[in-house]
Amino acid sequence: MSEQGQYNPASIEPKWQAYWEENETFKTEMDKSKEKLYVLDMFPYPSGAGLHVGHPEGYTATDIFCRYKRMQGYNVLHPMGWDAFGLPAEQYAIKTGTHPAITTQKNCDNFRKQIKNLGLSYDWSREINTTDPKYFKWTQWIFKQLFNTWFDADQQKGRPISELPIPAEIEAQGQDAINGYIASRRLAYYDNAKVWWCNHCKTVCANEEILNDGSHEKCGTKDVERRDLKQWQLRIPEYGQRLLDGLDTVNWPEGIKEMQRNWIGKSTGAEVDFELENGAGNLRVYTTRPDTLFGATYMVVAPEHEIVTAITSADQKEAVEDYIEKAALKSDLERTELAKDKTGVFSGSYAINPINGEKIPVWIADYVLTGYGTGAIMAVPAHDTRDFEFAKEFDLPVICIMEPATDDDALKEAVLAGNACWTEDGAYIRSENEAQGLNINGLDKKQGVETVINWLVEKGLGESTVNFKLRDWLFSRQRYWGEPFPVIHWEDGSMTLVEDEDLPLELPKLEAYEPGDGGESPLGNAGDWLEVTCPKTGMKGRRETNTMPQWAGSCWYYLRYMDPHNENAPFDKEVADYWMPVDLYVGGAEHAVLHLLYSRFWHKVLFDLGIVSTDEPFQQLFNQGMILAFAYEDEVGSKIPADEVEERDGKFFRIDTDEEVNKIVAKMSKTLKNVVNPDDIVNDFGADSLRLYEMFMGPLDAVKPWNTDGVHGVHRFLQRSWRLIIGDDGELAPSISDEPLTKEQRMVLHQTIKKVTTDVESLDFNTAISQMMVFVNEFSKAKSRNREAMQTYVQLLAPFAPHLGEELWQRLGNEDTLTFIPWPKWNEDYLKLDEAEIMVQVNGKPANKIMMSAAAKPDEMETIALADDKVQTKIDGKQVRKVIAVPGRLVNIVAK
RNA sequence: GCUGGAAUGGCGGAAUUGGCAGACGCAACGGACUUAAAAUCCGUUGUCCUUAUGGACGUGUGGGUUCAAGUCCCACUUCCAGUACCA
Repeated sequence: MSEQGQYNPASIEPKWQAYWEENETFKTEMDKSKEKLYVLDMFPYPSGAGLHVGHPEGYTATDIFCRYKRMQGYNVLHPMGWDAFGLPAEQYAIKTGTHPAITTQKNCDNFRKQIKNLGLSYDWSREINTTDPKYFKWTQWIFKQLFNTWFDADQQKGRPISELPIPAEIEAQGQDAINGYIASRRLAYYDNAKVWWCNHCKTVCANEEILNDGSHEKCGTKDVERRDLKQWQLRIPEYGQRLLDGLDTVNWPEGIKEMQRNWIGKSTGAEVDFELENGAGNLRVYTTRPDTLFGATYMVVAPEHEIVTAITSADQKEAVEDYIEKAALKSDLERTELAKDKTGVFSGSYAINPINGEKIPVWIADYVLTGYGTGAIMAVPAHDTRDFEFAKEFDLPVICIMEPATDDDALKEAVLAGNACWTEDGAYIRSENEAQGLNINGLDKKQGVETVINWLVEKGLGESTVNFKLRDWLFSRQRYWGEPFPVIHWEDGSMTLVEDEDLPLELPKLEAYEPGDGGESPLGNAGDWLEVTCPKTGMKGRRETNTMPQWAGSCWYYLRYMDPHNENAPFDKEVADYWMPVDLYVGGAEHAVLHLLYSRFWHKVLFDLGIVSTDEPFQQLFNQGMILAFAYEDEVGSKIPADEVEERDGKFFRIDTDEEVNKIVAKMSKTLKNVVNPDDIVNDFGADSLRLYEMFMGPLDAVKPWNTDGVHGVHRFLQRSWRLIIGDDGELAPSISDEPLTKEQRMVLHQTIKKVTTDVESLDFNTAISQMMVFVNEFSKAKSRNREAMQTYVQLLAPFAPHLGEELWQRLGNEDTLTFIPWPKWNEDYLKLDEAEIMVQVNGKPANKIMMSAAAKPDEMETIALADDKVQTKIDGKQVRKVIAVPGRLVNIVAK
């Protein structure tokens, strides 16, 4: 076979990549005459390690979808950019003195080059970079909008701070009080916060960045502690209800929605006041079960609760102080690991249960958290597991006030006797106080809650409330490589924002990037930049030294893509109205909660302020599954690096010891030596083969192991596609002709059009590829191949293997790119068979397959089936009871 | 513990939503071409019994509904992901 007749991706791939670039094939402009489609990939953090095979998975999926939609006439927005602020570049700067901007630039260039090698149809003129001052100017601008917005709970809407009504009693206290009040309502605020401090990274971390085992997500060390520091925070819980409601309007995987709902964690209940016996006032608790007030036998406040001093009696003082000290020293690791053993201490005082006037002890225990509800609870051990455990530990009384709705008599008896805990429904007992006009005995849970809340409100003892688990979002970091806050702290204690015309506030050049020990960022050393003097008043001030977290830039990048070069606004409103919302957003599930919740929050604020016109940013979300790799472990379960293992007869052995090891599936990692580099695959097989394999591995959302052998298979398929059309001499194959298709071929062609179309639409790329393989198998054996059918096939293949698609399209005699050639349509009539092979079963077991007219009616089918010899043998001597005939499918004869 | 998802040949996976389980691909085996190898092409390949014809079994386990179940219902097992005293 001659050289020119070969499928040679190494020559055609660069050719077409250059063509697309020169002709700006994928450049997109707003065009109101066309229907828009915005398809977005989660933009990557350009790490020094370069691309791994996980990246192209999602990118290829969206690319196929975009190319398909362009052929259907959509105006497709498909951009790419870099989430380029982040710790690694800064740590590299500390080590080598190289400015993070230089490292970042290098990494972005590398990523861009690698991505371009994959033939992805991005509009590169829209490329953005979160570290570009032209970009973060607007990140800073949005921060200012957050600062200048308050949330109107009645309207459930963010509004300009200038519209905030000041209560009369605040107004009466003067300007300081007014300022304080305003500050307390801004969505962005600067205040003391108990924060996680990582001694290794020398920065604060968000609560979410501390993992269950007490380690810091970013660096993996457990050198983390609580500190009290002035920090920027965002009042995301104000938007809790909106963030919850919005989930019902978007097309997202149910699992992701559920994760967000759990994270937001809405609960409804009541706040109830308990009067303290020692006259120290009221203790307010939050409970979701106000109906169990009759069963409250003690109370608990968190160790950090401000009332602790007031309720501690003289003889308990020492014990209480001792306990609080110990609780404060406990790491979160200990708090969670020791969760099963409840600890606490009696405060020495009592409170009065408002429902029956009974005196109950107040305890201090760390199973009650400061940040949730009111930081204090009424304990109902009979109907709350945690309270029950605590009561057993400290021998507190358990009073059952609900007869469990259960058939388990032993359990019921135990609950009634106070020896077990019941949290489900039932009927109340011992729940009446005639003097106060309250009796819920016999009611069920739902009725009880309602009745008691009404009673509490009527008596002025409490109110119904809603609580969210979602906490304020800690929004500052003690880092250099992040967006600076456009904020100046003045010597008189006031604080102002940098004027819009002075944005962006850029990062100063530094000699050293080491953070200060005292919790200050490297910016604390930037003398000239740091110190400012007000030109009007001469007052001295200091710039904010914290920078924004990495989330900031990724919270709104999808908006900037729409109008990336706008210097007067983050984006033009008209342009945004055209492109918004994002129609399809594809990325890893690791961002299911944080990134997606944070950007939704920002988007809603921008929506409320009239800056964008949709309430939700991402209409459809799709999570690609992680790509894993084979790895090896021995009997004990310890992992063996892949390069120390060899295969013999389908079994695996350690090369040094000859010990047999097991093949397992694991994440790709340097230690396991099982990382697959996409560049190697492109070199060996071409980008089209890499793309095809990534899609052919399995469903897009499934976790699946990489197997380079599989790339061979799809590469062979592309070669077969090539040879379908190109002869050994490099010219069109002689078998290409204008001879009409056989019925069989026509059916396969239209089946393929249909399958590929519907599968791409639903992102089922693996099965679309299977069908194209069926097509190639069918036409490979044909002596004559209809030219038009081949053209159609090339169009179907092109979104998957675009370089090969363009090349074959050209060789079939077309001049322009096939990017905008209308997508083929199938004809349903051609899919119908005249005759179908019908399975005939007797009592559900296969008896024979009979050819009959596909249009045969059930009774005709029955007649044919019963007349068949083989069938007759099976039912011989039996009586036919029933015959089920499904047209085009089967006949089942029930005989006894 | 709770929430969400999954389990099908040696492997990755498919199955018009209840209608021939294993499409398509990998690997393996046999053959053709070749001095040879690679590449390519043709064929076989769920397991078991049988020379063949043919038969039995088979979608994590156990039950159920149905003429018919990978698919629906009940109970369980294992794995993956998220979450963790949220009152």
